[in-house]
Amino acid sequence: MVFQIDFKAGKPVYLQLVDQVRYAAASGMLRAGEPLPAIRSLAEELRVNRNTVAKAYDELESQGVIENFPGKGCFLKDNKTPFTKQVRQKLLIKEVDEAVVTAHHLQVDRDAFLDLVDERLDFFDRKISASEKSK
Amino acid sequence: MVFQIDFKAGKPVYLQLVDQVRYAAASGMLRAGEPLPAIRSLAEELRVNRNTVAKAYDELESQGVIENFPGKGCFLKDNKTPFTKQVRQKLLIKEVDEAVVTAHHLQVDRDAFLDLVDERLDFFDRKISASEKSK
DNA sequence: ATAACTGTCCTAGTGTGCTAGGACACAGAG
DNA sequence: CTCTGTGTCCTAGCACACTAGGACAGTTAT
Repeated sequence: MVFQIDFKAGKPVYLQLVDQVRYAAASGMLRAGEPLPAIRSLAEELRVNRNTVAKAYDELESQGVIENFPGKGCFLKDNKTPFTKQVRQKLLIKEVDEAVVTAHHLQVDRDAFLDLVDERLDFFDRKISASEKSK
Repeated sequence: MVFQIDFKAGKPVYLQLVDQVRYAAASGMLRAGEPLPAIRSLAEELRVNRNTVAKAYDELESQGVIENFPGKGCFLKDNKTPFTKQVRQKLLIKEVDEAVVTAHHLQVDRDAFLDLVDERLDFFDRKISASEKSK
């Protein structure tokens, strides 16, 4: 489990962590039930205050991605979505629309966009398969 | 041209404006060469300081979406992308990946995700067609 | 019981992003 | 030229997000 923080990125450190954990979970590097690095050790490794990591983990818990147990540790949740199908659709539409609007401004046509989406889905599928193999 | 600001949203006002202009441009409500509302009049309409609107327009110009002329006004650009194909791909991948990762955490499978993308592309296409007709 | 872990709460400093008002510079109509 | 419109620069205040250190509470093994 190796995370990389860019202190010159402008983006808050704790949000960089949130993205990377989400990414790791979606690409199979982290599996359901597995423990995340302890807050203090990860903070020391990244040269960051404990509370910065704690804030990231807190945000991830409120997103339903992980579960935190005082005294035990933080673990990736298996059942990741406490939302109804309708709410999930709405959340996804927001992000999909952003990508669609950006594609329009970048003058990427419909077919090229769909190809890219396919490619990225394949990319994540392959990553998951690779992780399964090395189990 | 009607914009809606949510002051309780937490998201900065000027970024809400940026999103809405991008959305309006991508859905055909704004066409290339058309003028945007004047900074002062839009600011008054939205009950916001002029500089807040100015900051939004400034951001949109640096994104290559509009062009601002001191003394004349702000206009939607026609040739919207000063980026190479490679850079455009990279920018798009970032947004597509975010949507893909979110879909994974929301337990939306590949087919449902592709259906949603198709649906949203259709949605924008229909909006553009409707705008063309009312020309 | 003690020690060494775990995550959490409280408080505070510090920077900076956001918003705001005044003054300036350019364009066009009268 | 003048007047009114346009966008822009400068400065400042103000809030809040981000980060940070100390103290606390739960867990587990020795």
